[in-house]
Amino acid sequence: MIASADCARPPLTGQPISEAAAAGPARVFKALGDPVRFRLVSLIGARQGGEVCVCDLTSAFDLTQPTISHHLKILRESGLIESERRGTWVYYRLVPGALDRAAALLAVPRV
Amino acid sequence: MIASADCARPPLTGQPISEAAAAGPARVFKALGDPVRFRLVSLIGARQGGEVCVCDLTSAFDLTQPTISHHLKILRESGLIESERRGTWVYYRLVPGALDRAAALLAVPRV
DNA sequence: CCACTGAATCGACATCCGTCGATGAATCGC
DNA sequence: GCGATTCATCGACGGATGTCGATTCAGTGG
Repeated sequence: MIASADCARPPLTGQPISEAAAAGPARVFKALGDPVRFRLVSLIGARQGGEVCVCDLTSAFDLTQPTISHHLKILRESGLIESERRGTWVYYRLVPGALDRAAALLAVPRV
Repeated sequence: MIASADCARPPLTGQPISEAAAAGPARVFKALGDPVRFRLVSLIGARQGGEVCVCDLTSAFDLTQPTISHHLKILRESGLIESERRGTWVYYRLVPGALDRAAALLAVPRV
């Protein structure tokens, strides 16, 4: 009530977004906000067949296997990718529609 | 060269993304990856007229003015928003097309 | 010229985060 | 059952990050 009263602007249109509603999107974009993780998503998405085994992902970076595993976990917990174990190997793929839903969050309102 | 040879998968299609090319997108998504900053973008984008003065943004959060200013700076440096001073107040608006370009980065290749 | 208001910058601090080496769990082949 | 391989988890460490109070800068109006 201090400053905003003097600014005298029209009220915000629509419902801008609640504090709670921002947590989910922020989590997804935070997951994408690391160069390694963004490249991981790119590598997985670019693979024809849609599946990549961890060993291929690890070899694509100059990082240790635990570090890659850590980033994959964050991406998994954000809902962007999912994994499946087949025999010795674990395969990662994009969750269908997850990236599209994230992109839809960036649609500018009122345009 | 250790593990990837044994995995024997088809090569990645397209150009997945280089290490350098991931830095830019990661910077943008990192900026969006904070609940406060995501709400700031939402608040600015939802405002009809497209401009919001800092005082309104500050009053929308339970945070101090320097903290909001800090987040605005990060969003500005990521290229998502821009500011203009008019008299006593500073107005922020979305950079036209910036959110759309960010959303386009999430398009799944090969689909 | 000076007080006042709005906003950015600075310095400090606690916490989070990315990375590593070491270890553990799951699976396969022999 | 045993060793080898793939991947996840754990513990630790250094650097980045979000937040604050205090200060400084910019612009307005007496």
